[in-house]
Amino acid sequence: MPAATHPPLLDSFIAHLAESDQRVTATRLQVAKAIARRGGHFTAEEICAALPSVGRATVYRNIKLLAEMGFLCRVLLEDGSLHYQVSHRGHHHHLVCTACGLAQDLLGCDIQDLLRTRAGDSGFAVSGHWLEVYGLCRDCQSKAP
Amino acid sequence: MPAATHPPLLDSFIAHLAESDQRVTATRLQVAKAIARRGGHFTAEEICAALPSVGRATVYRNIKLLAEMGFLCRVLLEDGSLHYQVSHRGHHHHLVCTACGLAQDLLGCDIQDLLRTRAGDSGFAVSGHWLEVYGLCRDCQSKAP
DNA sequence: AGGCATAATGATACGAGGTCTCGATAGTAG
DNA sequence: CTACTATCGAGACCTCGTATCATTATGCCT
Repeated sequence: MPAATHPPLLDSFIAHLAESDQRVTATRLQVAKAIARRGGHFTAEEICAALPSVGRATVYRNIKLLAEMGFLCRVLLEDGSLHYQVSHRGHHHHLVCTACGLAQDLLGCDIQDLLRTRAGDSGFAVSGHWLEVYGLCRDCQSKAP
Repeated sequence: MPAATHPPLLDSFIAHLAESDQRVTATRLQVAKAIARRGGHFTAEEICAALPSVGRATVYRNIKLLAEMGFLCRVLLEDGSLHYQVSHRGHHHHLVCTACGLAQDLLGCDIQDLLRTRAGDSGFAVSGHWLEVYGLCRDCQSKAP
């Protein structure tokens, strides 16, 4: 069900680089391809391991760049470790399966309104929030009763 | 407004230790006191600095212990750094002020129900969630318009 | 095409935050 | 009081991420 590749990622990345006076380098494309090749979420270190010819600092720099451009979003796992995954642009949250690790997007969250009401009671002005949801995906539920 | 001390923390801690075959050591009490003395949230390093006579590893060990016992809860700041604070036992979230750093509790969250409904649509069984809310507290709003 | 200014790279040092090891110390049951 | 063993403290170590800086290569200009 998850798309195997993200060919649009490469194209959008190149277009976005050109628009913002950043160079389209071979290394950048390598990093982007390594990410696109991989389904689901990943850590920066995993990309480093997958691209031993690319410097660690460079991998981190480019992941940061991709995240700032909105092509990647950050996923906080239950153990506190930070992962990334190709992003559906726009605000969303993640349903993280604690068994298989799959992180599917939870779109159309109407939490902000709820929060504004609740927090408003104590005079707090909400400007943002971070939400991760943990549980079992459909497949893992049927596997492990 | 925030309680200046948490005397019950010490007593509960001692009781809980005795109940679970853990020793009541002078060092443990020092760490608990240093935490109780401090209002608001703090990092492990801050406690280390406040207790130079106690080993760093020991401070970390005991904070972890207190957190596992439910006496402390973890607060994730917007910059990704992890803080702790004395916990209102039970499920709650935090309203973290991005100006002054104050983290007040957001009790009575009915997010779990909302999430179950939303996530249920995709066959996902929610078991837990992590939510932090960022914004400005009442005081900081009046100071900085 | 050829040259140039400079953005990007990679090796490496550094730093924060946290865990592991292991000999020494000190609670606690008896 | 004594023995058993959980806990401690010092420091090595680990992970993740950033800063430095000499070197490379991109993109523009002609």
